Amino acid sequence: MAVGIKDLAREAGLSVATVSKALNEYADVSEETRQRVREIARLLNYQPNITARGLQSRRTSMVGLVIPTVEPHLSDDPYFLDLLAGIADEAAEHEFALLLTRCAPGPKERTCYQKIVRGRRVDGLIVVRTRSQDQRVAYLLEEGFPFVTFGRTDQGLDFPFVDVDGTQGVYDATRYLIGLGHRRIGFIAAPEGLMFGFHRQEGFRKAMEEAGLAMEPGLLARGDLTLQSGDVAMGQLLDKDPPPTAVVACNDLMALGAMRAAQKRGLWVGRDLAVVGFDDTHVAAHSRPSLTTVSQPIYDIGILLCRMLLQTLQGKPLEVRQILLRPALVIRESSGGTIS
Amino acid sequence: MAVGIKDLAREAGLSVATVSKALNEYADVSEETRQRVREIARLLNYQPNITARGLQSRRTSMVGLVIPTVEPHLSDDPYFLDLLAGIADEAAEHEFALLLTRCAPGPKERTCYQKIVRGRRVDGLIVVRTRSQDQRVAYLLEEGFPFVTFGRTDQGLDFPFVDVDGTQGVYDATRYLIGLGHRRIGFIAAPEGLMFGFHRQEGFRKAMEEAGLAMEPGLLARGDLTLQSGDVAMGQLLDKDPPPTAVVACNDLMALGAMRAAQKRGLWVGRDLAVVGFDDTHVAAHSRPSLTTVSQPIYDIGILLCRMLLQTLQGKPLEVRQILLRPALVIRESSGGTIS
DNA sequence: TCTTGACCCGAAAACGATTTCGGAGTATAA
DNA sequence: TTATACTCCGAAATCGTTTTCGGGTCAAGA
Repeated sequence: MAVGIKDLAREAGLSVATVSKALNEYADVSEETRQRVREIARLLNYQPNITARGLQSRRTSMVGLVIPTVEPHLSDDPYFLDLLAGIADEAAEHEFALLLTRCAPGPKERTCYQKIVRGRRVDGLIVVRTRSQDQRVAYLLEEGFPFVTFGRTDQGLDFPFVDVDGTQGVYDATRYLIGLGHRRIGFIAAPEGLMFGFHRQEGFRKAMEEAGLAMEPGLLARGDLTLQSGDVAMGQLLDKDPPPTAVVACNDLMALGAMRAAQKRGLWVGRDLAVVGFDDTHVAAHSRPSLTTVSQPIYDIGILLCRMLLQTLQGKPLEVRQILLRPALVIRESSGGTIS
Repeated sequence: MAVGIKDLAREAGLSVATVSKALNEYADVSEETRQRVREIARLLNYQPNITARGLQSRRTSMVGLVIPTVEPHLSDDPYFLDLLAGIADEAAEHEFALLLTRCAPGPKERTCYQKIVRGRRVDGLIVVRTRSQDQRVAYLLEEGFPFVTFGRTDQGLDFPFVDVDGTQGVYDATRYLIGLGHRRIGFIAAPEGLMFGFHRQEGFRKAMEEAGLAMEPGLLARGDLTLQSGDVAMGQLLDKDPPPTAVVACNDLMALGAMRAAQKRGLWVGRDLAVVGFDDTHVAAHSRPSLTTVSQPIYDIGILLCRMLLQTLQGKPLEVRQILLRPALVIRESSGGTIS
C-alpha cells in the first residue's frame, strides 16, 4: 500500500541512495537518472515518510503553538483564530505545519512544554499571551530552544518577539476621550500578570496623569477578559457616585459586556456614556452601537511571528529581533461625540 | 544537551533494550530495575524522542485538520475556533496533538492531502465543511486512511461522521417565521456545493412547501458566507416588489450583513423585517438587535469528532458511526414578534 | 601507456527509539 | 542429579529516510 523509497529503487533498478539523492537535488546524479526517478516517483505517487526523514534530519518541519487559555472554549479571544490563520498560512508557505495544543497556565504547563521541547516534537515554538514573569520564556531560553513570542515580558530577558504597543493604544484612546470632554473615566483591567493588560493599563494611567486627572481607585475595575466579566465590572463602576462618563476596557469582549450592563440600566451608550475597547475584533464593527476600539493587525502578526521563527530555524540571524507595532484607534459610535 | 535513551542506559549500567522495556511497562523487567530506571529518567528529565518512536511504532500521535477556507482570514467562521478547541482538548486528553494546515478547495487540495496521507504525517484526519461530491472523502476512503468528517456528503459513500441536521434547523426557523404571520420569506443561500448549505436550503424549501407558500426564485439570493455578501444579497432581496417581510440566512455572518443592509435602508429589523441566522456565533447574542438563530454545540462536536477518530485509531470499532445532531432554534430580537 | 580528474553510483552508517528472540541464571519438580 | 520452568537481561533487527565515503568508468592530457 504505502510506497517507500525502496519501491522506487527497485522499480528504477537503482540503489535507495541514488534515488534519495536524485529526489533531493544532489549534484552527483546524472540528469537522466534524475528525470527517470522523478517520473517513477510521480507515477507511484511517492511521498517521503515525514517521520523517517525527520529522524534522520533531526527536523520535524513543524512549529508549535500552545494556547494558554483557562477555560475550554477559546471564545474569549475571537482574534486567536486570525492569529492561527496567519501562522498556518506562513508556515504552509514554507512547507511547515502547525502543531496546536492547549494548556492552561499553571504547574502542568512546564510538563507540557518539556514534552514538546525534549521530545523534539517541533522545530520551534510560538509563545502567545506573555505574562509578567513568564516561566515558558525562561524555560525555553534555558533549553536553548528556538522560539518567538507575541508579547514582551518583565524579566529582563532577551528574546525575539512581536508586540503591539498597548500602552500607546490605550493612551491614544484615553486622550481621545479626554478631548471629548470626559473627566471621570473608568478602566476595566485584565487579570494581573498578563503583560498586555499591564501595558494597556499603563497607557491609561499615563494619559490621565498627563491630563491632571486623578485615577480614583474606585474607577478601576478588573475582569477576566470575558464578556460576562465586563458586564459585572461595568456594574461596579456605575454604582459609584458619581459614576464615570466614559469607560475604557482592556479588550473588546469586556467592552461589549460593559455596553450591555450600561444598556440594562437604561443608558444610551454613545450619548450618556462612552465605551472603548481594544483588539478590533470582528464583533466590534457590528455591535450596536458599533464599538470604538484599538486595532491591531492580528493576521499579519501571525505571519510575522512565523516568518521570524522560520528564519531563525534556517540559521539566519534576524535583522530585527524585536518588533513593536503601533496600533490604531478606530473611532465608531460607542464613544459618542463631544459631551457638554 | 538532549538526553537520549542511551544516556539512561549508560547511567543505569543497563542496555537500551532493558531501559526501554522498563519505561514501557514490559513484564520481563524486575521491579527493582524498573524503579531505578524511572528514577534516573526523572532526574535526567528524559523525554523520548517522538520522531524516533513514531518511526518504529508507525504512529505519530497526531490528528490532522485541514481548514478549507478560500480567503486567508478564517474570520468567515468564528465558530471554527470552538471546533478547534474541542478537538485539541480531546486530543490532549489522549496524549495526541493537533496538526493544523490550511488549504483552499481546488486542485492543490489533493496534493495537500497526499502529502499528509502518504507521508504519514498524522495518524488520522478530521475533514470539515464537506461538499456535495467531496474528493477528500473519496480519496481518504480509497487510501484506507482513518478519518471522520463534520458533515455528510452526497456521493453514497459510507464513512463515520458527525453532522448537524441543518434541514431540521432551518425548517424549525422557517416554520417559526410562518407562525408569526410571514408569507413572503427570503432565503440567503450558501455557495453551491457546500453540503451544509444544501441541507439548510432544503429545510427552507420543505417548510415553505408544507405551508403552501410558493418559493419565488426572486426571493432566493446567494452569498459566500461573509458579512459583506449578506449585505449585498439582502440588497437584492429588498429590491423586489414587494420585498420579503422575513429573511433566513444560511449563516450568522450573512444574517448580520443582511441586518446591516436593512438598517441602511431605514428598516427596523425585528419590527419591519425579521432576520434569522444559523450557527449561534458569539456575535449573534450581542448584535443589535440580537440575532435569532439556530444553535449547534460546536465545541462538543469537536470533542465528539476527535473521540470517534481516536477510537478508530485504537482499532476499536465505533458503536455509532454516524451521528446527526438536532440543532436548537434560539429566538432573540431580530425575528420580532407577530406581524399584522 | 599511464595518470588525472570528472562524473555517477552504491554500500553502509547513521538517526533514536521499540521489539524480537535467545541466553544466562536461579528455583522448582521429578 | 537432571530436567523443567521461570525470571531477567542484552544483542541485534527494525522502522524509512539521509548522508558520507569510497569505488568504478571513461575521456582527456602527458
